[in-house]
Amino acid sequence: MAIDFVKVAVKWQEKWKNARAFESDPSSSKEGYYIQTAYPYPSGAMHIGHGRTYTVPDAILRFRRMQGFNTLYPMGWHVTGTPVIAQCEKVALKDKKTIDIMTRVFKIPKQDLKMLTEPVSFVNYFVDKASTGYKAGMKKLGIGIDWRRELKTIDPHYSKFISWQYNTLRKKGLVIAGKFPVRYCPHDKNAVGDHDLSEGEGVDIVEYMVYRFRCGDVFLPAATLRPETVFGVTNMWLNPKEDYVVASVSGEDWVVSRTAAEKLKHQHPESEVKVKSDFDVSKIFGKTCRNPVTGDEVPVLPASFVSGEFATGVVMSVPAHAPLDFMAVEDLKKDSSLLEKFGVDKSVVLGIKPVALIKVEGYGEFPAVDVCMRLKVFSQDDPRCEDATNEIYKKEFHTGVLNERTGKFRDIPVSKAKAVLSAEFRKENLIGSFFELSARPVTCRCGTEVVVKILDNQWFVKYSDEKWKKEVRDQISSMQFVPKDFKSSFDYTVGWLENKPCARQKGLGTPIPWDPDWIVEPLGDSTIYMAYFTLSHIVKELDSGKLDDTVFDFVFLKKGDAGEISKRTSVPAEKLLEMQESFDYWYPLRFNCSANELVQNHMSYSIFQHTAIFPKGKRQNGELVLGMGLLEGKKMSSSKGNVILIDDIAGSMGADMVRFFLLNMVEPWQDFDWRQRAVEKSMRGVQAFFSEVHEIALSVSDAKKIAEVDLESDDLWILSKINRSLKNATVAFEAFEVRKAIMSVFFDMSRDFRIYMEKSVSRSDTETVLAVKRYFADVWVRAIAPVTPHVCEEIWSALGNDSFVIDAAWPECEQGLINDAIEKSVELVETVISDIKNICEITGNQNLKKAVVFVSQKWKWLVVKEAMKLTTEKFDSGKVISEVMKNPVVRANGNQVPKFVQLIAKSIHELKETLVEVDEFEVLSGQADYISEQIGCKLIVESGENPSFDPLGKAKNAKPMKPAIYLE
RNA sequence: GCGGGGGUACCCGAGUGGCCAAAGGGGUCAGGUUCAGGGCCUGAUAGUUUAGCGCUUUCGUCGGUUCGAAUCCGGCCUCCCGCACCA
Repeated sequence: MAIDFVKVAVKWQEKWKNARAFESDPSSSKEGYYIQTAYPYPSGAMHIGHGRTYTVPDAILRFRRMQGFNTLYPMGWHVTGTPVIAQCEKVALKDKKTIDIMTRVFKIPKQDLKMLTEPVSFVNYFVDKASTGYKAGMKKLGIGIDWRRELKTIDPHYSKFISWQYNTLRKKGLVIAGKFPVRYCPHDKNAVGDHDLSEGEGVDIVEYMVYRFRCGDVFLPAATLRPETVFGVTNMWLNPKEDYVVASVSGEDWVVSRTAAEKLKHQHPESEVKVKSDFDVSKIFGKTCRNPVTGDEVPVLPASFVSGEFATGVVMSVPAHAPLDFMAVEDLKKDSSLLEKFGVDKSVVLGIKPVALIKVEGYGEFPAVDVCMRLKVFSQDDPRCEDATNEIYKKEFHTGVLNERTGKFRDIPVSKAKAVLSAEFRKENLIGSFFELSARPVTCRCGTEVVVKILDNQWFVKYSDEKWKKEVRDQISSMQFVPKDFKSSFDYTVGWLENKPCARQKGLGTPIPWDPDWIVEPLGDSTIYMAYFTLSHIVKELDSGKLDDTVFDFVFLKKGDAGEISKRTSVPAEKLLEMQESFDYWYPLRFNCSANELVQNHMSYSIFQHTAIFPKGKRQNGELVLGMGLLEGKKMSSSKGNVILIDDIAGSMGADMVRFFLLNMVEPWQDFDWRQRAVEKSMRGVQAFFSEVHEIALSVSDAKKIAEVDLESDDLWILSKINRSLKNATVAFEAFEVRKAIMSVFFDMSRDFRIYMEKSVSRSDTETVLAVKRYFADVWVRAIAPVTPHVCEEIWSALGNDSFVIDAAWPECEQGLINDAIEKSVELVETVISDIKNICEITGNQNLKKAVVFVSQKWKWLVVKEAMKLTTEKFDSGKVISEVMKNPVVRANGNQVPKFVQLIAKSIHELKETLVEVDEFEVLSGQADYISEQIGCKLIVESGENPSFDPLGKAKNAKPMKPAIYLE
């Protein structure tokens, strides 16, 4: 009778629940094994992509549990953050697309939509109420979670924990205040990420350096990406066609473009930026301004290439190294009408000579001049000017060195100049910053153009701290990464990670304890929660108002005295101790699992913060990086409806089949592609085998043990095969190679078992075969139980067991039952059969009358064995021949030896690894009946030495493990 | 640009030094299952050749290491992913 996989799943989930099978507590007799998977952000329904994320650790934990570990798998809900808020707003506004996704894709009944207009209610709905939600989904997949420990990140207890976390970091100097440039929407009054944009995703913020050139009582703030060029300034450029204003910035009057003034308003939080007046640009041409670094007085001149849209609209001219500047000067020299218009004497321009500050291999003193000549650039409006600029900038950046003009900076490579100069000049307040978007337009979803804003008093986690980074690197080097290539990704992330803002002003979450206007942002409150899970079920019974930092200091860091803390907080001392012990028992975390896209943030922050807060040995030992999911070759996407919900698929296929295919498609860290048709096609076969084993289980529950019966060679063979597969599976599971483990247990073992069943059909009711079947069912059901636990419980109980299979011992490989000779013998028999069948087919011989096989001559075996012994690296045929000839048996066939040695030369290395000596004559004779049956005629086995019947002289072709064949 | 991972037959994909002309699936073709269709089953799916063999060509590309390379090394072409305030 076929098994109903859906019913079986429900049945056993209920039984586990009643038995509290997954409630894990510290134990003195068992070692703890704790894995955590990134808790989900429940903003919608759970689909198979999420399903895989939680099924992989579940299977690993079930395996470890059977190995005798005390396993822990807790789960929580990461609900802090803004996406839910955005969703609620959209539902409230009855946004068509959102409503469509909610009702059609997530299958939310229309009358429930009103619960989705408020963030907390929204979250609760998808966690607890929706049948398509996460909790329901995890339960339907049979994920073994200790639900007592469930939490939401807005729980008051959890908030106390986060407060403790940030207070602790701050005490260590790892949370600091500072300024930070962000992309910002002036309309929404909020920082915007890529997902908030309607165009301009991926556009960076670039920092221009600003030098303030004094000109009378105003300043000309020249913006540049190359601060070193301040040493080569010959004049200043403004564009007479642009609109300039006088703006008050930090107590100074700056002449900037009108656009720039607007941008500056967002960039100087310390003082208000105000436009004081329009500025008549024509009056300034011909006047001079003072270079703040060199002290030179340089003239202000008009140029058409200057744009008010970029940076300040004020540009310093460096004709030696900037083609545009050089051409603009040349343009003025050629045509002085513009100068005349502004009453500037031509001699001012004629007096401008380029000033060099960089030496570059392959160019003359003035690289910009060289390249303009070579590329035949004729004016600042010439498009080739851009090519010239690109060439010079690249060349100078990579190979240029500052010259003596730069004084103490000489010999510094240009590539390092920016960092060195800006650090130096900043100290002397000679230089400032102007932030600009690297490309445009960048538009918010609301339609407003995005600007750069400096956030003041922003709180940062100081990931740039070198001492901290060093500790993290040490920590990483002690950790295990699956797959192991990801270690380099983590190392790399540690390298580039800089200070990370950890607070924001909008959204759900925990307030920064010392600055409650700010809320800990969502990447900041999900880094060490794994530690909290070890005691969340205990702490949630306490009054959250009583929890303070000393409680957590005691619990996690063993600081303070339980009695004293208890007295002050009225948290019972035994609870404090229980929590401390619990953390102590479960930590370090064995593995933290998450998707590969989170390596460079969540997972890295988690390592950083564990390292900062917890002592060595109480952090995490490993990271498992999971791959992403595709559906029918395309990215899964709720908004496109390209998802399969766990609710649906578990209901139609049953939990075990979903689990089986999620785990079997690819290894955990690889991206998987769910193809429904392929799954359905192969599912039948998979289900059939489970049903078959179930039948067997029912029929063999009182069979004898294999030790109590006489075993024939076929029996020994299958026992050997079973144990070999088991060995492979154990190794694979330990390495997180779940797919490999399934291949070994399910495919290899079941294929071998089917062969065995076929071969033993004539004696299928003997007590020996029944004992073997029982042995197989007993081992197999336990070995596949981590993958398909529900159906395995069914089979396990059919075998007459009263306890759960999830609590059964992992079937260890019985090394003594692995038998190379037996396996080789069977291989030999199968080779002979398939060879004979092959020949018949090719020759069209439908009616085989006689089959004779000639096993290899003894001397050939001797030669092969000797050759294997002599060959360590290189095959030396001469040496082999002379050596084997010493043996009289071989010498008797001396004339054939050289040819044979040549023949085996090719395959000696492969033979070496696989050859096990078997008595071919005996094996084939013993199996002659079986072979005869398979090929449909009588089989005669002859020795290769002196065959009694060999009309075509085939016997001499026999090789070890490859008998010669004669057919009639 | 920086960093990570890839490119395997008609397609998807396994495969990390020799049992590899290369698993598995899909597709296609042929045959069967005696109404059609579906489903299911069997076989074929680089070429040539053959009494199981063998040979030739093939794993992005060009070279290298090796007795031996899809697998190791180097260059090149090319695709995907991440690069921060976003969960």
